[in-house]
Amino acid sequence: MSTPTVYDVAQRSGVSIATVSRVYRNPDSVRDQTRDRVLEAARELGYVPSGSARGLASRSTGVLGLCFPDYADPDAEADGADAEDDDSAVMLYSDQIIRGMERAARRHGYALLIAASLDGGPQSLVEQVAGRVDGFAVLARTVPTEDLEVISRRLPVVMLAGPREIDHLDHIEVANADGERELTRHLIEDHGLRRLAFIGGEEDSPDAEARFGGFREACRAAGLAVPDRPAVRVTMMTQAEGAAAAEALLDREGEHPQAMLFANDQMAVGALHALERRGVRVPEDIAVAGFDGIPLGRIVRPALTTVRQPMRRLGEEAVDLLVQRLRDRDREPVSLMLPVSVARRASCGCTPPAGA
Amino acid sequence: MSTPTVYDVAQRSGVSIATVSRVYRNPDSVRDQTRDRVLEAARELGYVPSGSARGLASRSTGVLGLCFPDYADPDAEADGADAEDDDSAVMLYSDQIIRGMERAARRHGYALLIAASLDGGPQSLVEQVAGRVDGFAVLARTVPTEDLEVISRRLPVVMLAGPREIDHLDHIEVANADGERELTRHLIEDHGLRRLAFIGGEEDSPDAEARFGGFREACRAAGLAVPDRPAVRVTMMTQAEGAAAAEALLDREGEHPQAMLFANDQMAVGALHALERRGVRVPEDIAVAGFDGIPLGRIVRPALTTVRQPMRRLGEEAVDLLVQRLRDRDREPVSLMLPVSVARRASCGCTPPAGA
DNA sequence: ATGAAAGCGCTAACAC
DNA sequence: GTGTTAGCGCTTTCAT
Repeated sequence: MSTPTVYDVAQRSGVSIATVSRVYRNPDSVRDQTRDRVLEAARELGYVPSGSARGLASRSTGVLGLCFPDYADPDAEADGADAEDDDSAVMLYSDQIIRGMERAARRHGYALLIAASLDGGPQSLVEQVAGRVDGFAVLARTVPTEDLEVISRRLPVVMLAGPREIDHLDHIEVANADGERELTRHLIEDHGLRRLAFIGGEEDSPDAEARFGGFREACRAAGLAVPDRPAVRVTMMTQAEGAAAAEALLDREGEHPQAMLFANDQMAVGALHALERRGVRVPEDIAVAGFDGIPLGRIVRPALTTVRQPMRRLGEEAVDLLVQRLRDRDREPVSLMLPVSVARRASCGCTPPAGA
Repeated sequence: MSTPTVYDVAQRSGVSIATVSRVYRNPDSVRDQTRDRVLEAARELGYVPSGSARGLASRSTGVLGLCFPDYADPDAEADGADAEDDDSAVMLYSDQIIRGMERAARRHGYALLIAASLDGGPQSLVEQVAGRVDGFAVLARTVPTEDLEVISRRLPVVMLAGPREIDHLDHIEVANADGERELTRHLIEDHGLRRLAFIGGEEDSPDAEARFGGFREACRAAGLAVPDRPAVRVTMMTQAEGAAAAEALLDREGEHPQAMLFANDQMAVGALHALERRGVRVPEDIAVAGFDGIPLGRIVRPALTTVRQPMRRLGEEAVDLLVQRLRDRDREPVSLMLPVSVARRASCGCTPPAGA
């Protein structure tokens, strides 16, 4: 009584299993009458082709994968709850990348398998995904480089949004330095600010470092002092840490900075809250800027000036790269850099554009 | 030179394939020394276990699935582009359900396979997903009922956010009628409005109908005239249709309604735009309300009063139901109804709560 | 147009 | 603790 197989369908419709298989894979190669008999039998039996068996026999799954870090920001969740809204406002990178990949994958006839990295050994993550897909994308720092090294020998892997850790892999990154440089330039030239503080992440966070690099370039170009390192470094880049960083800067001796540039939006949002609690007005007393362009940044007041990353497009490009490599395993590794754009909103002193 | 298998690893490390298998499935059942040898050989060879083969042999994939409709609202996209923001503000149900399911699935050790219904025959959708997962969730009206009937004989299926089309399946819905009733009551009692117009979808849209039902209940309870059918019916429930519906109501003879209640947020947002173009002030001249609680509703001005659905929780509950049924195939079918809540914002005349 | 047979790479008893 | 041996359900030549 268990799950029917090709054999059951074949027997019931009086054909061979090969014919049953053909009906599903290449319907036109079977006579109409035969096909109808098979389909009818399948229906009666409740037959559904086994993806595993297919995959095994055909050596391809029709599925692409995505591994991403578990970027859940606990603060963001709490915040959402406080503010009476559910988590609808909290959409992270990964969600947008998923959207982009899902769409693109579908266009190419693939389904998408997603898995966030669990703390319990990366082994499991990699196994879950790598073994069941024809190729997959990995968000930076999700899977240990050495594992990728091994896996990428067996199937196409494209690395997303980080430095190119393995040079024979396809790779897509966003213009972190360009974006932060332009944002900083805007603050300096258009708003006339000169005392800027950059709040960064750990030194081994390539994105945060690249952004800091852009910040420095802009300072240098403007003839300002070029700091060797961020005014503050945090580890998780969460809202809580952003708030703490803002307070720490406020408590430092000497003049306050005129602007705080955070390595990501989450921190900037946290800082906005902290500054409000301390009675510091934004942008009148101090300008605040983030990086990423998460939806939450548009909802907070003042709306957050930031650098928008084209995350969804990142997902789409990832799929395209994967599909192309699946077609030609020997082509040269590709490395793309996607452009970003500065979103000038209220937190830097720019008037927000007319309400939608 | 092709993809290494257990045999290759076994040979290279001088053990049997069974031991190789054990190393991956149950490491503790193998002596340390042996395990290290195997792992080393695997590493050298670039071995990755085949999910297909595993699935075939063990009759389970460790993957749960989600089928959802391709709800892309073309207007929403265009709108986003116009407004200079990328699509970050446009997060649909499905995205939130995906989030919820991914999280919950991961907690239970599953990965998530997602696929939006393609126009090209549902057959493909169903095959793609159904054959490769241990169970899956289906958003209402994504897969033909008859297909579900067949498939659900083979693996657990939970139906989401719609009526219970198949009564032996697990099923989760949201309290559409309750929510709309409460929203309507609020408009009538708290704002003193009496001429209300409900803009619905097609009659075969269960959600829209349930909401209309709640609207009617509230009218009845308040002693107002109870309409037989929505003031306007549209087909796709997009922004464009919402705008058109609003204009149509404005152009009708007789008194204008004091409030327009739309069957979903997309339409309400479209209406907001249309009303602004016509110089009709919201909420002074007319109140507007939606249903769903999409992020976009918080961004538009005035912010949209609506009924928030717990979409993410829907995803989580779906996974729980799936996991439970996987454990006990014979348990009674479960049907849950998740509560909703009214979000009182500016478009109905309520002052929005203090900015976050 | 259809059938027969040989795997695909792994897991799961069951022996040892 | 480790090896042997059957399959798991399907695709795919190669015949017919």
